[in-house]
Amino acid sequence: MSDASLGPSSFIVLGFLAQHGPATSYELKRWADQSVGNFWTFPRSQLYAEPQRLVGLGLISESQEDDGRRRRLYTTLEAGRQALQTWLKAPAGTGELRDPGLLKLHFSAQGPEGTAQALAAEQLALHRARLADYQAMQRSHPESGASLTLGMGLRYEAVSVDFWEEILAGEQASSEG
Amino acid sequence: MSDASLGPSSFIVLGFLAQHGPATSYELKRWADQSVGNFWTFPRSQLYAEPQRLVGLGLISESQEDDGRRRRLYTTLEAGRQALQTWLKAPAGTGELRDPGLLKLHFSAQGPEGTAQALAAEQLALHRARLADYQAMQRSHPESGASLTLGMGLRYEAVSVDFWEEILAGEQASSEG
DNA sequence: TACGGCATGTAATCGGTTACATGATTTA
DNA sequence: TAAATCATGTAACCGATTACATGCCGTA
Repeated sequence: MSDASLGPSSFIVLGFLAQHGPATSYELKRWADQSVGNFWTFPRSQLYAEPQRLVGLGLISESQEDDGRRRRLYTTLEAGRQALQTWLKAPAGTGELRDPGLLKLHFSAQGPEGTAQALAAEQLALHRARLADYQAMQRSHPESGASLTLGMGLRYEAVSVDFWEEILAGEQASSEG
Repeated sequence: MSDASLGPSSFIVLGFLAQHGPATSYELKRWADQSVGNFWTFPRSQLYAEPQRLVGLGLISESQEDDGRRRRLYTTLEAGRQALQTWLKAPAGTGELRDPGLLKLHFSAQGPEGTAQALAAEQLALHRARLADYQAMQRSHPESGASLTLGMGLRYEAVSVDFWEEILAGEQASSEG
């Protein structure tokens, strides 16, 4: 079927349910924050809405506690596992940086002199901090299980630091800025 | 005023109008595709809707042709230039990679053996192609005017190629470069 | 004057975000 | 048992995407 009504957040839910077993929205959010959250964020409410949709599509099942918090526990169904497999096999296509900092940089010539440099200073601090975080993560669990995507995060932050340093220094090509 | 109802697409419009002068939605889209489009995409219709909002906010003005295509020409107002300046001065915050390829990679362990490698092969081709594009752009206009953001694009694609090569080879330990 | 491509717009829908609102556990 | 924190959910709104629809213009 390869249902077209499934988006990235659908597969985040399906993926975690397949990986960790039945879970509540709260647990899904916790897992997301600690893993994919480093390169793909969304508000908490998304993980309350999205599972509902998947239940409606028959991909996962829901069971609500009768007592206590009456929270909903979601479980993958066979159709859900199927959908995940299909998605994993399909080409991913390309992403985009979508970085507000780059957007500002592009228009920085519209501002007063030094606009790009001020921006660069801010961005440098942010990227250096994240780089340090990632390096710490890499050190803390250097084993096989470490998230595969960490390698990309490290590279990305490293070149970001390099890039913004260059902007800060004000040396691009030749003359005017 | 620093109106909170302005988003990135608002400033794309304001930025281009400030940079190039009065323009139609069509021209805005052309400029966007050739510059910021490399790291920030959106559908064409956005550049018909967004200027309307800005007119409503009193940041730009609109004038429609009486004959011919009766197209709308947008012009920045002083308030619009103000808003752009305020935005340029403000911190940009952080972006995120938001790459579907990384998302799939994260869940690739849920698929059959070789899932990550197949993904890596696809991503490698895409990133190599883009890298070549950017290198060509850099060569074609090496002068001052070349987009500042191109430098980031080049770095990003280069490390992406490096990263996916590593995944393809199946070696996770990313120490050393 | 017919045709193909360029250009221009609107409408419906929806995923995602913000804001609102409350209940359950734990601990002091 | 009161306070603090953890946890859970809903509703309204809005930016963004998809799909629909049409009109002008150059040119053959």
